[in-house]
Parts: sequence; structure tokens; C-alpha cells
Amino acid sequence: MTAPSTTTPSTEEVQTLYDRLFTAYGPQRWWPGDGPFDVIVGAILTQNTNWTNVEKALETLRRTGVWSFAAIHGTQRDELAELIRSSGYFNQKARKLHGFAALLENEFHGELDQLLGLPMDELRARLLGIWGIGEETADDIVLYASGKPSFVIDTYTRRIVDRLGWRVDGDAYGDYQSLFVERLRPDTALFNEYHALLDHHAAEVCRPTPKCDGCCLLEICLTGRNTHHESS
DNA sequence: TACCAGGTGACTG
DNA sequence: CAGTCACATGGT
Repeated sequence: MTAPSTTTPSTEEVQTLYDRLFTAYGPQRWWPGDGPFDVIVGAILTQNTNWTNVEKALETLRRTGVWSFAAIHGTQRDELAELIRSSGYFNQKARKLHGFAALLENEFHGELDQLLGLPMDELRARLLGIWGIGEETADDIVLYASGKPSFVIDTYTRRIVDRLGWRVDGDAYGDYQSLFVERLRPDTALFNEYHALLDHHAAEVCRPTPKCDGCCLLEICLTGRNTHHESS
């Protein structure tokens, strides 16, 4: 076999993927965090980094009382970087946290609710204007901190979509995002759960080296079919 | 021991 | 616009 045949998924297939994951894993209780501050800081710190490393950094921030954007705003860059060292890329991430805190302080009087209360597209655009906040982090914040239906795409989501054999119209973030958005009703609870399920599945089963044995997607997956039944 | 983990921005041709 | 690189820690 050479080039696997990819096909554009139907609305039904996008729904079926969700159903299979939900049946296999149940509700995921995401995001791991208590409130908007927790979620936003976590979203920035977890960029290309294992969540356990982020938890250590969050715990350090909490323990040292740097547990508000006002506190972050008032903490020196190198000191802040030291507090979040365990999350990796700590110099860059300190700058990102400062960027968020500065926007909040300077343009929203430090009131998180005011920023998060913006219409979804406006909020997303504001977040993307902050240095170090790209599309995934912006969508994490829009969905999990603001509670608005923006579908999150990450490495895990791309990996699953690619292995299923779904045709994507390009390689950009938005190309993967529209695959879902164009086929689902914009529902915050659904987007929340869908992304959580995809991440759980990719972390536990659809790993870099996939564990296809017993995978709940085997029957609808191009990679799984090729790996297991050579019945093509 | 390399590889991997819930990315992003800068720079190049 | 597509490819490549720096940024950095901790677990397996």
C-alpha cells in the first residue's frame, strides 16, 4: 500500500466519532482547573508541555501567592519565570503571562469578566493579539474559560483526524477546525466534551505509536483497518 | 537514551 | 506561503 485513500467525512461520521468516544470513555470533566484564572494560566503553561509539569508550576504560583493577574502583573519577569520553571519554556511563558496580564490591566481595568464577556469573535481576536497566544491557546480560553463554542484543535486532534483517513482541505489550524465546526451545532458543552474525549483517546490509545488493539474507533479508522485486517 | 508532551513566533528562500 | 528552528522541563 502507498497513498491511503482519504475521504471528506460526512456530518454523520463526525457525530459517530463523538458517539464512539463518549460510549468508550464517558464524560471527561474538563478543563482540569477551578476557574478562569486557573484555566487561562494553565492554557498558556501547557503549550507543548506535559500537564504534570504544568501542575507543578501552578502549585508553585498558588503557594507563593501569585494567584491573580494583578499579582502576575506586579511580579518581575525573571522572578515569574523562576516560579513556572517546571513547565518548560519558562522565559517565553513568563512573557506570555505578562502579556495577558497587561492587556487585562490596561484595557479592561483588571476585570476578567469584562474581557471574557466580549462576543466570541472579538474575544478570540483580542487574545490572538497577545504575544505568545496562538489559535489553540485562544480557543482553549474561549471555550474553557469563557464558555463560548470555539472548537479546539491540537496535536492530538490532528493525529486522530489524519489516522482516521479524513481528508482535510489544507494543513492549517482553521482547516482542521472547519472540519468539525461546519458539521456540528455550535454548542459549548459539546465542543468541550468532544475535545476532551479526543485528547483522552490520543493520550491513551492513539499514541505516537498507536495501540490499535481494542481501540473503539477500529471499524471507522483507516490506520486501524490497514494495521489489523489486511482485508482491503 | 532518545523521545514525547494539550504551541508559538521568528526567520528563510 | 511552506519549511525550519529556538524555546526547556520532567517522565518513561
